[in-house]
Amino acid sequence: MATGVPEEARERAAKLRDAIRAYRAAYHERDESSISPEALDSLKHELVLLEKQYPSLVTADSPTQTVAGKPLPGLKKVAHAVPQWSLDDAFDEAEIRAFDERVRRMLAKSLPKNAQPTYVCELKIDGAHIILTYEKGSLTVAATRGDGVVGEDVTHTVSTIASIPKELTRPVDLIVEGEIYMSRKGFALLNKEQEKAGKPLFANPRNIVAGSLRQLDPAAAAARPLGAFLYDIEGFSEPVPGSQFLELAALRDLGLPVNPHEVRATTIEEVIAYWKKWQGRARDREDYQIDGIVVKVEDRAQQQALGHTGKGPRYAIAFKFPAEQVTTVVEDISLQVGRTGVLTPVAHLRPVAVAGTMVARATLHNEDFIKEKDIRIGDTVILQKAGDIIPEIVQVLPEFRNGKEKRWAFPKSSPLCGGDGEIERVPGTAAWRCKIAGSFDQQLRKLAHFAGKSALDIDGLGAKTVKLLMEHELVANPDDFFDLTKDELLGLPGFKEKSAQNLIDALAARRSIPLDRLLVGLSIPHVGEETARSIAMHFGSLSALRAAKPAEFSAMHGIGDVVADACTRWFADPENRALLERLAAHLSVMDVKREGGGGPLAGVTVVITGSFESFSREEAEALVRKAGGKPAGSVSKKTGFVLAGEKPGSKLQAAQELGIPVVDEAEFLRRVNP
DNA sequence: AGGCCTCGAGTTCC
DNA sequence: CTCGAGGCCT
Repeated sequence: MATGVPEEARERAAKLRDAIRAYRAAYHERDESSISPEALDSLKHELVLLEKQYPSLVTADSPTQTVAGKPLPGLKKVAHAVPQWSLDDAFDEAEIRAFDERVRRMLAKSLPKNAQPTYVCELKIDGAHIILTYEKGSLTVAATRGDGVVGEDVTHTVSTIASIPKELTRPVDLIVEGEIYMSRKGFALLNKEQEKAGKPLFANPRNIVAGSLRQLDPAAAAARPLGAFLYDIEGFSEPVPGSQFLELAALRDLGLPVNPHEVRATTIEEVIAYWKKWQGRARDREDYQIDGIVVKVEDRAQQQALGHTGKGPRYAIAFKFPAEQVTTVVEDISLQVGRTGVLTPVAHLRPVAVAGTMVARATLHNEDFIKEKDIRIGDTVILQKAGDIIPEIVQVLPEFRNGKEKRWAFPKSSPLCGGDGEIERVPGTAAWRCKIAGSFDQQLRKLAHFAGKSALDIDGLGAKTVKLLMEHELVANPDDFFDLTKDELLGLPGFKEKSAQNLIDALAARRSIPLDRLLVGLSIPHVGEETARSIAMHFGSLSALRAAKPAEFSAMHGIGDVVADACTRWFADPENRALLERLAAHLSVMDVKREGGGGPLAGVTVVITGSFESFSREEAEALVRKAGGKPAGSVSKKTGFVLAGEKPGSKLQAAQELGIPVVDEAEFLRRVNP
């Protein structure tokens, strides 16, 4: 038994080994998987790091030491002429630099005269691995990787793939390795058909590819839109080219499909630049999925000098793109209070990189969410970013539990609520909130909202600064911001001449404010940007609003009993009336014109997704409004058109499904300014 | 009453 | 961005 290894690490490594093995078996042997390949990668990565920290934990049968997969029954077995390796993975810049250093160190030792490596970077296509054998120029066998020694014969299905030639341009013997993929268009089409037929949707193209190849009926596979890229010669009746670059050229020359995007890199910085480039826009333009790049030492003599480990070559590595799904551990659960006093549970996570940023917290929404997913403190969970921004816990992996996990129950009271911390359920909802309003934390949220983007939008006045101001008792209510003096600010830690002046200037710049923005800032329940705008337009001025009778709210279009009641109560409260009076003394509230009508986009609803060259998303919304149109948050049958920029989100897909016209930046500007 | 559609609220990181 | 709930239309 290993010594000096904490019991916890040993136990965790064992759990990781078991789980990875089970997921791999499900995926490779039964074409099914309960977790995504990315989440599985994340578990593997954790095990690699653990084994690196405690080398004595490494076992011969660890998934880090073996190649995934075992041949299936039902298909003919093929013994590979050349054993199939699998590549090591790098997940970030530090790991790829470590690879480069290792290569340079080993080359300096073994090939001192030829020690400077150049690299060939290729795209790593997300599909199914394939090995093709040609004899005298004719395709004779196509095999899956299997366990690396024995694969399955899938010649009958691979022969139906149009881009794979049955005959090469020359009658040579060749064993070549590559990847079969399903085009993204083909995948979307296939899922559309599944949907029409009322069948469950496929999660990702990769699973279908593996399944299609293993179909016993070639016709079923032929119906699937599959493509292929080949990249590695394993056996050749002619001299094998002396470098990876020339090898790709030779494959093209033989009439095989080769991905066109390889480049040569002389430094690791160029490799990283290529990796970054393909993570961005370039990736979305190709009709196949790319999950990283493959980096190979170019020169064959250098490759041979570097050799292989038991698992794979030392001269090549897969440099994966930042995962959009990863696994991590819930270390704690705490509560947060919002500006309305609603209490939200938040998971504190072991920090982990998702889609390029480190994430340490994720919302758990409410009590029911935690119960439904059965999330416990100490649980291993799958995490992803919804819409590429907000982290969410997708799934708990209960097989990682060791009995020390703690169930979490909603507390009976919370110090965040101030006073005796009493809390209550909001009737008819899943939310809990503070019984008494106005605790320090709630007021902090309210004030931050007042200063925030959708309300007064005061530059440099975020939650952190608001907290500081409250702690020093300079600010308790929204109007107090406007009484701040430069001297007061200079007395605070972190404030210098320049920053103090900036805040004073930013406040001055917002003393003149449109009525609707002020309304948003007041935190009236159910009154957000849209409702504030229609209230502002209906009443026209602050004085008209302060004189409003209760019936006037409920008579407005778009305002029902609940919202009207909330407004009436707010404006009847003497404290709120006093606040309005003080604000009115500090601010010049701009009246808002009633509906103008007209404009080139009159009556058109526009949904915006992605980013643009010549304007921001907010500016686009303003342009729509100026043209008489209405910017909306989600696509529906009533949407006039969708304005899509670079990196569009799920709204673009929604538009395509509903047959809503999609418009680009140039066309949008033409429509706004005809 | 049921089924959209739209809006509000909370959300993370740099 | 997503979820849930309010409001309106049928």
